[in-house]
Amino acid sequence: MGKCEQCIVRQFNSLKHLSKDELIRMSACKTSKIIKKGQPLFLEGEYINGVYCIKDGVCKVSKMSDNGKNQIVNLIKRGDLIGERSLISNEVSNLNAYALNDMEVCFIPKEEIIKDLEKNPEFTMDVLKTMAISLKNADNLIVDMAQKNVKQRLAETLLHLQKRFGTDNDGCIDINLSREDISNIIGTATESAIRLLSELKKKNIIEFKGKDIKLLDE
Amino acid sequence: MGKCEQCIVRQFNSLKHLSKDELIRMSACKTSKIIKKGQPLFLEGEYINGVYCIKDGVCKVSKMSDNGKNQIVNLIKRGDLIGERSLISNEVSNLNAYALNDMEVCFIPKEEIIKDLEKNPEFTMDVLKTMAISLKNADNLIVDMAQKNVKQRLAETLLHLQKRFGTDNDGCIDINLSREDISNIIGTATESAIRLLSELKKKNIIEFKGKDIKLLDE
DNA sequence: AATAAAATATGATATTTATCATCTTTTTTA
DNA sequence: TAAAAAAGATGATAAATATCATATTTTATT
Repeated sequence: MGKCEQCIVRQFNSLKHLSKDELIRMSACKTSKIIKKGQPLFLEGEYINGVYCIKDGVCKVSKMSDNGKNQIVNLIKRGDLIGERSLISNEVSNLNAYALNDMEVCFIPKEEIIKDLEKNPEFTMDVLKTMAISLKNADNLIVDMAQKNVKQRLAETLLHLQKRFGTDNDGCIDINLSREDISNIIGTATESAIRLLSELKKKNIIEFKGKDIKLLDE
Repeated sequence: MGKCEQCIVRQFNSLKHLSKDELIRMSACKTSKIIKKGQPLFLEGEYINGVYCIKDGVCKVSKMSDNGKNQIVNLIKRGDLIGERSLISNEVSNLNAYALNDMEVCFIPKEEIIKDLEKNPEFTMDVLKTMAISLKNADNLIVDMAQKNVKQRLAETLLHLQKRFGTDNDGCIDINLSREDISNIIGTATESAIRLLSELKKKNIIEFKGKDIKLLDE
C-alpha cells in the first residue's frame, strides 16, 4: 500500500503540516478504497468515523431537501479532505457524497486524526483556517442562492466550474456533470437549466462538444 | 471595567474553556463598546482585528449581493462570539454586522485570541467544533434557499426565530425585525414577505401585535 | 402637536421559473 | 447489435414571485 509520507496529494491539504513520524503512523492505519462512478463515498445519517483524502476523482456532495429535491452543495476533488466536520462535531454526516467518476481515496480513522489535532497545533490551525474559508464560501453561496436569479446562478456556476476544474483538450470545462447535476448545483428544475444553456449556446456565449460545455465569452 | 473572569456571558461560548490566568490577561486587554441600534459593529472589507463577545443586544449579519440586494445570513445575540473567522483566515470581513437594538460588546484583540489558540487546545477544539456546526447550518441553509419556495422559507424562518429568541410577555417572537429584515432573511422582495405574512394572519396561523408576530399554529 | 419620513399594506401587472407533455439523442444492458 | 432506459431538448401552460403604483399607518423630527 502507498505510503503517506511519499504521497504528493497531502501537499494540497492540511495533512502537509504533519511530521514524518505522524505520517508513518498514518500510513500504518489508513486504508485505500476505490469508489466506482455513481457509488456513494458516504451517505447522510452515517457516522463517517474518519477523514477521506481524495487521491483521484471527483465527488459531488449533496443533500436531499424535505420536499424531495436534491441540492449539490460542493464538489470535492483530488487533494481535498472530506469528513473533518462530522468528525469534529461528533455527529453523523448531514450530507451525501457520490463519485462523479471512478475515485481513489484513503480513509484515515478518527482516532488518528484526533491524536494529530491534539498534538500538532500547526495541523489544527490549518484545519481551522480551511473551515473558516469554507464558511466564507458557504455564506457567499447563501447570498447568491437567495438573491440571484437562475440565469445569474448558471453563469456563475459555469465560471466557477471552469476555474476550479480547468479545461480539457477541446477547451471544455473538465468535469463530468449531467444537466441534472448542473441544475442541482444552481437549484433549479432540470428543464430550466437545459433551456438556459440552449439560450447561452444560441447567443454564442457557450458551445457544446457532446454534452461538455466550452465557454466562449466569459 | 468588567472582569472577564467574573463575566457570565463567556459561559455561552468557547471562552468558557479559558483558564483563570488567561481570562485575567484578557480582561486587561479587552475593550468594551456600546453600539447604538442601527449602527454597524463592522463592515464588509474591514479588518476586524479581533473578536467581539456580545454581552447584550442582537445584531444582523448581512452581505450585499452584486445586484444590490441585501441578504441577512445570521443573527448574533448575547453570548455569541463574532469575528473569529476573519481572524483565523487573516482576511477582511466579507460580511456586515448592524445592531438591531442597543448592544454592549467586548472587543478582544487578535493577538490575545491567537495566543490562546496556540496554548489552549481545549479552547481551540471548541472553536473548531463551533465552526463545524456553523458549517453544517450554512449547508442546510443553502439547501433551503435553493430548493424551498418563499412560503416554506418564511414558515421555517418564523419557527427558527421563535426557537432562537423566544417569546415576550405577549407571546410574540422576541426580536425586533422589520418586514424588510424578514424579507432579507428569507431572500425575497419585501412586498412578497408582507403579503405572505398577511396571508398567514388571515388563516389564523399567526397574529400581529403591533408589528410583532405571534405564532398561533406551528 | 404638526409635519415629514419611513414602514407597512395591497392591488395590478410583468417576469421568472416550474411543471407537464412529448420527442430526440445518447447510453446502458441484455 | 438490438432493445430498453436514461439523458437531453423543446413547447405549452401554470404557478410563483418581482416590480410598480399607491394608499395607509406608524415613527421620527421639528
